[in-house]
Amino acid sequence: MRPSINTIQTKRIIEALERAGYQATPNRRLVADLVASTNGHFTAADLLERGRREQVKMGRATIFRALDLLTSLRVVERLDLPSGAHAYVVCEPDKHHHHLVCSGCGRSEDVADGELGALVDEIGRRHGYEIQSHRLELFGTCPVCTAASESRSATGDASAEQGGPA
Amino acid sequence: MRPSINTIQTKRIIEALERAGYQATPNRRLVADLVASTNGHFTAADLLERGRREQVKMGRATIFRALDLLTSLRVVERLDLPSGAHAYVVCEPDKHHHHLVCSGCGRSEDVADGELGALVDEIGRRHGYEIQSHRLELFGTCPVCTAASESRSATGDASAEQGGPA
DNA sequence: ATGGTATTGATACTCGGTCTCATCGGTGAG
DNA sequence: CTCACCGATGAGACCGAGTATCAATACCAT
Repeated sequence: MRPSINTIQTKRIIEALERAGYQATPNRRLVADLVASTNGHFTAADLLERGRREQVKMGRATIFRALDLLTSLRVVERLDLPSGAHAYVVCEPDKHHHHLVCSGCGRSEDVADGELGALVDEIGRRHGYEIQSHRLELFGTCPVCTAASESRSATGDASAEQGGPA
Repeated sequence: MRPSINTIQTKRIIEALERAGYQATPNRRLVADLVASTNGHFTAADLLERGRREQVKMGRATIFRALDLLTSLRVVERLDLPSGAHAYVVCEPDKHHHHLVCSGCGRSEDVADGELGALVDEIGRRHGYEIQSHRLELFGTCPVCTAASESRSATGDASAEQGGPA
């Protein structure tokens, strides 16, 4: 009934939860688990469905609440796909960063801010704005998907890619 | 019944429409007008309401269709506010650019890509991704709002700002 | 005038997300 | 141990943005 894969990632999330003074309830543990075992972006609906598949049924609201919580702890972040759809991704809570998202499999990687900060400052200065926040989103094809699509186009195979959001 | 402020901006939009082979129908002209006379970001619902205020009532779907059209012509772009809400902004259709949005009044300015392109390439290279697209969104306070908020905090006045989305 | 295509409006629907509210459960005080 | 309390939960209503469907209409060319 309760999966608890308990990867390091899951633990990290649960600890973050407790550190912030929230109860690590079974539901939240499950969400942490699901979220941690996802290597790409996901939606609330994904989690809900995966939860049900694990024989646990949570209210929709609970998922959203958990996700809000994790978002506020910066353990997950919301991003806006090129299609305009929203999705969530797990990420490192500490340093300011951006996301590089594979449009093939949905995998997402944190990208350090790097020189972007300076660039942003420069833009703000040039326009006379006081910049409060910025967001950079990068979309492309990850190495695995690139390789897959190359070998596929060579062999005619049409499956594979990466594990994908799972 | 039909406002037709017909600024240069409005004309530009209508021409873009015709150039692309679409009819410049009254509805579309109105949308162009509304969009052009907005100096910040707006939503479909905003346009609808403003249209009605001008005594013209269009179907909701028509607005969305017009907006889709303008988006495909790159005359407007959709952006994602920090709140997660979607909004549209007018912009220059030609060069690749990003948006700098005032969180006070909603005004938005196009920002040239500048050195960002190189930075993006570098990130792609570093992660082994083939970058297909990127999006940078900057949020801050525009000079007018900054000034307004400064004088306000000095005088205790609480109105003003910029024209705001209108 | 006539047919065909583009446009439109109404309406139903989907989807992500929020709100409300009654219930449930763990924890701490007594 | 019991009780009260408060946080967490689920169900379901609700909401706003956007899409889909479909019939009615406007426009254009012939």
